[in-house]
Amino acid sequence: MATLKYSRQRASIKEYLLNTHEHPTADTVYLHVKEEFPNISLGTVYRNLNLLADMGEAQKITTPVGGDRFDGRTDFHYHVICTCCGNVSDLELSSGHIAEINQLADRHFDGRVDSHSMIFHGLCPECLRNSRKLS
Amino acid sequence: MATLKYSRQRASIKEYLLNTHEHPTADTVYLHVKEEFPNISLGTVYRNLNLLADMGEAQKITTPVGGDRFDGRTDFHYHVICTCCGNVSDLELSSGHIAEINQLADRHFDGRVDSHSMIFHGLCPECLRNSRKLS
DNA sequence: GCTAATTATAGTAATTATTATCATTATTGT
DNA sequence: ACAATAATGATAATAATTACTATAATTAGC
Repeated sequence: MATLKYSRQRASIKEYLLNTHEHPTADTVYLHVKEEFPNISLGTVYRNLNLLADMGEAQKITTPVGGDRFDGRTDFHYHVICTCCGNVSDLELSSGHIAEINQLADRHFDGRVDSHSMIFHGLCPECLRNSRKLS
Repeated sequence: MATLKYSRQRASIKEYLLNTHEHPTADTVYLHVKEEFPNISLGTVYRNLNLLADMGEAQKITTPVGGDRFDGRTDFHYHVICTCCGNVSDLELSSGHIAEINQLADRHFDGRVDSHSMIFHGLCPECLRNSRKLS
């Protein structure tokens, strides 16, 4: 159930996300959408950003410092987080060897790449076993 | 200045980190070290975990859900986060092409790998320019 | 185009993770 | 042993996010 119902606030949030490359935090989105909807609440922004991410219409980027970032681009691409100012930038990268990945990334990026961290998402052995029992 | 001074609490925290593969949160470390030091405070655990990470004697792993995880292993390796239970596991991986990385990761992991996210760390173009001005 | 059903919102309170403060305690160089 | 200084424990404060709830907006059926 729980059929999705249109809301201007959500439309505005999505439009803002699609028209920026800033990888804004929820609070930044809030401040911008507030210009069109002065009474919008931060909770509404969070709810809709997470909703868009769950529907695959946005990406949520977990960062080591400050709040989570959101990205309207849904195609797979990498991000660079600045260890100096915390800004998140896009980085295009199609292939390469893991051992060379930092150098490779560095060559494809206007700034400087020192290191990277990669997290895989999936099921741990125990949950994989449990999921097999259920089906 | 600020010369580092030995503390039994920090030694115990480090020892615990080196002897587990659980990638514990600060709170989990706290609960374990509390058995040896019943009066230890959570702030002390956070302070020392961050100190160890800053000194390169531990790794801090930012996760999308729940608190940050800590790892006593300092050699470069990947992590898998379970989308089901949130557990963080080690994953060994030496090389491979980006496009094949999920399949490759899946073949090297007992559970199941569905996707991954990689974040590069470095300096954005503006901060890189600024750092050049300073030197 | 109304009306009823239901989802979304704004405003606020609550929660979670983490850091800051500070008086007291522990460590260390002399 | 003592003085200097770093670390601790306890607590308060902060930041990011989620939960709650009465009201408002949207939509499907008539």
